[in-house]
Amino acid sequence: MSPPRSPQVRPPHSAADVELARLARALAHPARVRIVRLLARRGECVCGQIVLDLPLAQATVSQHLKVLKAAGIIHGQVDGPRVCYCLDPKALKRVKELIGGL
Amino acid sequence: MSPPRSPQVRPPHSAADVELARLARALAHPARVRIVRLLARRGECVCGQIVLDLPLAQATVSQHLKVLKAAGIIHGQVDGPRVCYCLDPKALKRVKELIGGL
DNA sequence: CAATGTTATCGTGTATCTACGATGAACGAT
DNA sequence: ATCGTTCATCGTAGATACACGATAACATTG
Repeated sequence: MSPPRSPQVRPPHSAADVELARLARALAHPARVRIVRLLARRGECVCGQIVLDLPLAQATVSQHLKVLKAAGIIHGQVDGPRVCYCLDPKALKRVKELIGGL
Repeated sequence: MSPPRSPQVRPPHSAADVELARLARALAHPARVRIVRLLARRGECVCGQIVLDLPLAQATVSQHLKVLKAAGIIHGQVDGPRVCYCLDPKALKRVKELIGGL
C-alpha cells in the first residue's frame, strides 16, 4: 500500500531552529546582552556587582540572570551568601555556530 | 564647581547592546529562524511559498515576515500580485559580527 | 539565637507576542 | 467592471515578557 496522500506536508520546526530561537530569545534584551558582555570582560561576577552596574532593580536583574541561566548561557556558583556568575563558553560557542550557519 | 555627587551611576544600555538585542529578538522564534534558513537556501522566495512550507496560517507568516523586515534582516520586493522576499546580507553580517564579539 | 547581608521568588500591573479568522488592498486575467 | 489570486492588516484571545516592591530563603556574623 502506498502511504496516504497528504495534500500538504508542513513539518514542525526543526530542532536546530528551536534551539537557535531559544538562544536568541535569551539574548533578546539589552540588559541580558549587557550582562553577557560584563561577564566576558570580568570573567566572573557576583550578582550584587551586576545589580550595581545595571539601571534596574535587584529583582529585575535576578530575573534576567535566571533567563540566561535557563538558556545555559551562564552558570551561577554559590559562594557563601553570594552567587558568582560566569559565562558558559560551550553555550556561547554554540550560539556562534548556529548564527554563523545562517 | 564640581559636578553633583551621584551615589551610583548606572548608565542606560549601550547602542550596541540595544542593537544586538533587537536583532536577536527578530530571530527569537523558530518560525523566523526557519524563514531565514529557507531564504538562505533558496535565495529568494515569494510569500506564498513560505506559507506553504510553514505549519502556520498565512496571517501568522505575514506577521513573522513583518518582524524580520522591521529588523532589516529581509527585504520584500513587490512583483505583480506577489511579494518576493530575500535576505539582507549586510544585516546578517552585522548579526554575526555582534554575536561573534561576545 | 538574633541581626545582617545577599540573592531568589512571589505577586502584580502593564505591555508585548503569538496565533488565528476575517477583511481589505492591489494586481492580473477574463 | 468583475472576478480570482496574493498578500497585508485588523481585531481579538490567550500566553508570555518585563519591571518593581515586598517578602522569603539562606549563610555569615555577633
